[in-house]
Amino acid sequence: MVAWTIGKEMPELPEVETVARGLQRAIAGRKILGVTLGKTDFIDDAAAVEKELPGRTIRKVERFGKFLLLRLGGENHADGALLVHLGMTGMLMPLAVSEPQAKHTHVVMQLDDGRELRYIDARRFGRMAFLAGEVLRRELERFGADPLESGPEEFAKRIGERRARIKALLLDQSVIRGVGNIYADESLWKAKIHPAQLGARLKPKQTKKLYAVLLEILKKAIALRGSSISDFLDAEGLPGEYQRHHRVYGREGEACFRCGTRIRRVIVAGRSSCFCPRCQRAPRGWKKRI
DNA sequence: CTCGATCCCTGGACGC
DNA sequence: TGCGTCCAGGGATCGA
Repeated sequence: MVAWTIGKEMPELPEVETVARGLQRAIAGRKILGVTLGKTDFIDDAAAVEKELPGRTIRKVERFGKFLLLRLGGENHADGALLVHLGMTGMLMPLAVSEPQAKHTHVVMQLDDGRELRYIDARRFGRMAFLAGEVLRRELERFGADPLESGPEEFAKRIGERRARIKALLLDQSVIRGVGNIYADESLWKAKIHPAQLGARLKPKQTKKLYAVLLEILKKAIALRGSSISDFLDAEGLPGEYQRHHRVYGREGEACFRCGTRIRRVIVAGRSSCFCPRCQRAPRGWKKRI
């Protein structure tokens, strides 16, 4: 079975990139004939989705941060795009009409080749919106730099002037787009920076190192089709492999790969954060939670 | 500006 | 086995 499914792990940049590439191969060029909606509370404007999609062609599938961006065109339409955020459990996959409809299927787009593009999301933490023109442009403008497309200077500028904790900054999509909990923790471990360290307190060398390892980790994760614990399968039906390379994420209580110290988990910026208390020294005055 | 708290939602893990 | 409870996560929002 061909499936674009995210298992237990939330889709972050590498997982969304994997899905986007698979979808680009599978559905680019297809026309959307019709749309059937189920629950719509995760859709910005369900009526717009229902009205605008039919008749449009999926020109290109891109990743934008953690969003999938389906660029839609049509002879009598101004170009627009369907933004899909997979949230935690979202899946977007092209399936044969004959394929039984999975539970929690909320959007079905009929394609011109007899298949359907289905959005399945148990928790509905995802988001979907049809946007076009100036509205689309402004929406995308809200997000920060893509780590893959920017450079160390831009990263340093966006991080270095901020007094928020580095973990919060990495997760803040208006600062850097695409990074989530896994890759934030992994890159902080590799750069030996405590998640509660303030952005502005990082030395230039640390910021440079952090950007370098973040880029390296994201690229490697993309090459390995992302992280999955259970059943993330991509276009070729292969699971992601990057979870085997996790150094701190999900390893609370286990030995640090560098120094053997037990990996700890604390809450930083409201998010569970795994780190090595020896390799990643806490900033002065930092009070642990959990 | 930055913080924590709260809500959204459901499946899975865990305790009894 | 079957309950109940807790937790996970990204993002929006709100008050401090």
